[in-house]
Amino acid sequence: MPRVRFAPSPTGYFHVGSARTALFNWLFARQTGGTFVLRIEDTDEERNREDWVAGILSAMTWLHMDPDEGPYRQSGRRDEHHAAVDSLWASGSLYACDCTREAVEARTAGNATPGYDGHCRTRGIERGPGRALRFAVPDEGTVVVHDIVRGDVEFPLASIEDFVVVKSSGQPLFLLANTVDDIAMGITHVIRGEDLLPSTPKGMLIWRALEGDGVALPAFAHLPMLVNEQRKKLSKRRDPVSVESYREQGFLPEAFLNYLALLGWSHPSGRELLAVDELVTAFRLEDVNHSPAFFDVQKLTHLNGEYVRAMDVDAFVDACRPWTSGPGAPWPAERFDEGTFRELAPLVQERVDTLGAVPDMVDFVFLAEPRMDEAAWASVAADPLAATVLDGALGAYATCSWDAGTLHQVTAALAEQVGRKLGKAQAPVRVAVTGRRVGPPLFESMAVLGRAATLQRLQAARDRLGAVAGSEELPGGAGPGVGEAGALPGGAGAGAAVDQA
RNA sequence: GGCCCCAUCGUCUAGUGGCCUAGGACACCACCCUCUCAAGGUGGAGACACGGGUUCGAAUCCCGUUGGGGCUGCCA
Repeated sequence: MPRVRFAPSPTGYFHVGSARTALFNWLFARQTGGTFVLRIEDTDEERNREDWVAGILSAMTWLHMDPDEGPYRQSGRRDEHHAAVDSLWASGSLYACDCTREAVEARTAGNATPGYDGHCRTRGIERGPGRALRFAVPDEGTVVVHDIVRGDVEFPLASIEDFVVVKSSGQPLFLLANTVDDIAMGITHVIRGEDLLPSTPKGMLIWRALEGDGVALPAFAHLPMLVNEQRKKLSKRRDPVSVESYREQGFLPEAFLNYLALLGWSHPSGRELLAVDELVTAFRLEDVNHSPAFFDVQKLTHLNGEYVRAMDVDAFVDACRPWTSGPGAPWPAERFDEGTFRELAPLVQERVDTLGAVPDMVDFVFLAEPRMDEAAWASVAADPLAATVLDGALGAYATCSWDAGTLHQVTAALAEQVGRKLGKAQAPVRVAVTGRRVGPPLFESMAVLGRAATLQRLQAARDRLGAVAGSEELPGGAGPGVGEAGALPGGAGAGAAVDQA
């Protein structure tokens, strides 16, 4: 049975590239009936923090990629690492080195092949405090990495320097710990990022030195990098790479996983909307692409929208809780009512791509006053028929029965009166009631909001409009010509006065 | 500089010598639908980096060039 491992180094957040690597390991394990091992590579003390490890675990759980074994801590396996070092020392694979960085640089300055020059290889100095241990790499020959994704990759040994395996402080380094642990854990397939390809021959050298030349090495599969728009490896500095941040924006784990699977791989059918079990069934390491893939948030967002729209209403309402009921909600908790939200939910679901966009769609219901978008208001203030429409709505809505269908009819009649198509006629009402130019269908929105609040908001908007339009409009009636003439010159000054009131 | 990897529309990709006047998806544009916005529908623009081979035939195979990337740490 295959045994794969995902071996992240704790760096304070869960990188999307790591998530993709984890996913491909996980898919391979699930499909082959193998074991998915999680190993935390924290040999460097500075990377050994509990909360960072907890972050990785939590992100993996969110993505439904729970490990079958682990997490193991590399830091907890020091004894094994030191034992391996002793064994390598005993077999003559290692030598001690007391060169300073400066000395090496001075000696190798003009060399064609940079890196350590093997100065201490034949000096025969003993291991001890202050001395690093280097691996004696043969000068001639070739190491060939059998890579499932790329085929055979050859590395001339002459291009590989005598790399350090144990620091002068006595601490074993990544390459050694990583290899020793892979051996100990019986790893059969090493699936990781392409950035590790150049160090693979070094690991193979250690593996053979430890286990013997005849031993079977694991199969390797180096996955293409995830890059940004500049085609550079995704970096914490300039790119949004934290899985947690996508979770907070309201991406769904299933959608995120689906998108990640499409980076460097595709389903034979050509379909892109794929359930996890379809991924597990169809995934093949052999089919993984060779070239880097751009992490396209727009496409992720679209795919997420597909998942959001496909949810049943109850699941959607549930999933929205962190944004509607949590401390992050833009309204006071006591004003929120899930039953009310549920009425609007199907309409909202169709209009958002991420859950984080939900509050803006419904905040007009749960806020005492709608959050007025000033650009939207400006368009109402500039509309010569706005006052007429608002007055008409105020009159008609006061007595009609209160349901979306009736509101629709009544408003359509009003539109006909003012000589406009419904789409344009309803604009002032929408802005007055919801504070925005866009949102869920207006009549359903008002039906949910209720008559009292709707009328109150219409009146407030009408009052504000009256102040903006100035007194000229009132004696002259609501004729379009007069309103248009009055609105522009009176606008700025009167508007400022209202703001202070 | 050295070693290694990569190269199809802006992006993710299909394509494994003839089915390709290169297919799909995201994004973009137009139109339709429509109470706004979405969603949906229809249509459009848009790519085999370049040069040599091999072959009856090349996006597909080989070589070179160019371009991009990774690694080059007593980090992982």
